[in-house]
Amino acid sequence: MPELPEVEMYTRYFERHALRQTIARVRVFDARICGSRKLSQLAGRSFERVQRHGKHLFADAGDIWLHIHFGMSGDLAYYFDEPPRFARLVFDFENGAHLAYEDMRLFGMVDLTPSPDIYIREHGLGPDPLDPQFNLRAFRALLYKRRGRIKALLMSQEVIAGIGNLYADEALFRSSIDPRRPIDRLRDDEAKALFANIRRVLQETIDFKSRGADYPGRFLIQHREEGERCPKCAGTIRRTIVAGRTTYYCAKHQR
DNA sequence: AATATTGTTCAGCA
DNA sequence: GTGCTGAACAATAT
Repeated sequence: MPELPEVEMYTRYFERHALRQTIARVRVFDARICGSRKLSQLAGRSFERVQRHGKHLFADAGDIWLHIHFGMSGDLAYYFDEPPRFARLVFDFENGAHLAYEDMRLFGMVDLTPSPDIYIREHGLGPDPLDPQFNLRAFRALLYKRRGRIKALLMSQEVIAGIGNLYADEALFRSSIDPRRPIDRLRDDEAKALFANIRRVLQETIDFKSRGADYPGRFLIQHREEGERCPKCAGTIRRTIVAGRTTYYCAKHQR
């Protein structure tokens, strides 16, 4: 599930449930999701705050930070009794509560890092699109630095951190731009609209997810199937492959 | 049974 | 150097 809006949900969930509780023990059920640093050094500490950058979650544990990347199927579960089916790692708190990192497909990664800034720099992550510092000017500057297809740029984490297959399609759908369009063929007004729509799509998704609501019918995500009716212009939804990923778009209004 | 899946990385190639 | 493709990772659902 995890692109930027989903990781934002996990971050809020972590913040609501797992802060300021002393960690008694860290139990690793499957070491394949562990990074190189020993998570056992978290014992006796507590998480004091969490933050997100793109699809990455960071939790402050004193002079070291927990870092989680959720892969394709990562999730968090705070519980008191039974761990979830695909729990790969569990933090036991001294108050009897537990926080599980669950991940069916094992593509995620849990590790420690000295600080979010250092992690972001070392891994060359681009700006977070919801960061107020990320403005139209900054977006335009990124467009000039790259060639290729617009969808590939949106999904590239070194360019912008947090957009994946679904929300790239969604932002391009709303902007009436074909995902295969070469970056240098975007008009100025289209770049401006795309910038605004990236933020709108992500922020709107966070808003309705935080209310427990489902995607509105006007979202492409509700119509990701070959031959579906476009909810915007009554065109036909087509399926293709762009940047190696299954891509849906409206053959009529996305040009 | 075959196919698909919200991510990332890397080899090979143009 | 850049960008694209396909494969690999792994486990499930349809």
